[in-house]
Amino acid sequence: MNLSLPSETIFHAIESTIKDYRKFAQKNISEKIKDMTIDQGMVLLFLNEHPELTQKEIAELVFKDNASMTRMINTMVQKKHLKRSINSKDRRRYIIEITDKGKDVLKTLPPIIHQNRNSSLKGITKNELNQLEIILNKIRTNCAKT
Amino acid sequence: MNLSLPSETIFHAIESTIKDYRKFAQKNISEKIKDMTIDQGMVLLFLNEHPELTQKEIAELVFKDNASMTRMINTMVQKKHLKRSINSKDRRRYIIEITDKGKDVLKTLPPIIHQNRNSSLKGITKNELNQLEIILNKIRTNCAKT
DNA sequence: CAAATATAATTGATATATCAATTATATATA
DNA sequence: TATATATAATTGATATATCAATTATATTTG
Repeated sequence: MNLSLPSETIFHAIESTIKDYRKFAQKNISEKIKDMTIDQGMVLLFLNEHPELTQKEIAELVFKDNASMTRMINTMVQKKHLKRSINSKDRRRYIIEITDKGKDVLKTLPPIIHQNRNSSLKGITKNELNQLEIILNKIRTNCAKT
Repeated sequence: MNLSLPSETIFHAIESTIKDYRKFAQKNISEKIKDMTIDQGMVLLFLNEHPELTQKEIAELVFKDNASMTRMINTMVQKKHLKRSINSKDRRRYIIEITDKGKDVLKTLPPIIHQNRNSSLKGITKNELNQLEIILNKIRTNCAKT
């Protein structure tokens, strides 16, 4: 069996890329906002655009499971970025609101993220990005098949 | 600030792809080999080709830190896939050997991994893969710049 | 409508990851 | 050569993730 080493595969390149981007982005966030992780920032961005999202839905968007999301939101409530209240329409869910402190973060965060995205994609054409997305989608589709 | 949601970005697509691949690969491994994670499997593959690797070097190859690698190798030693012994050439390092039980795994594992890679890359041309790698490298380079 | 099934969130147990400090050894340099 | 610096690995404290079981509520269906 002549198998290339994991480090020589495209999967290694993919994983390495996202980890490098996360490190880069986290560093730039931490310089400006204390005690704020990328994942927490993403939760704020999602809730800001879609306040009706359930914890389960947010979890999926940021690649966590339900249990992790419960705990993540607990800490964000403790840190006073979010407020949880009962949803009388469906008492299994919560209404999750962004507090004033959370809104302050939402003033500072977007320009940093914008900058992170721009500088990490510098020199890459629109066409290349399209290509990249198409190929990644093929891989995802293949992995979804049994 | 008009920022697209994280889920609409290429970074989301990249992260989603590698997570889907990992899930897919882990599932196929677990069906054939009990109690074996992808990461442990990769450590075996690397050590098999490069027995002289230090824990630190292996850590980097599988995207962990030193502390995690220490603990990971501890469990692999406990499970009798690896054997650690003193390296008299440099007493800070260890010599890490693959046991017979580890070698058994190395008979079963490669065809599974080969199959995982093949099926997840089905329908993707050599040229597309090259493109993919080039673009990912551009992103990595950008993230490495301050 | 009652029972069965599904869904959202939580919890506890466990595993894994991360950070800073520490230990042991090796290498560089004054 | 003695001291400073660098490196490999470990440890303890803490944070985060994952799995299975549980709780509470909604929805479906016989």
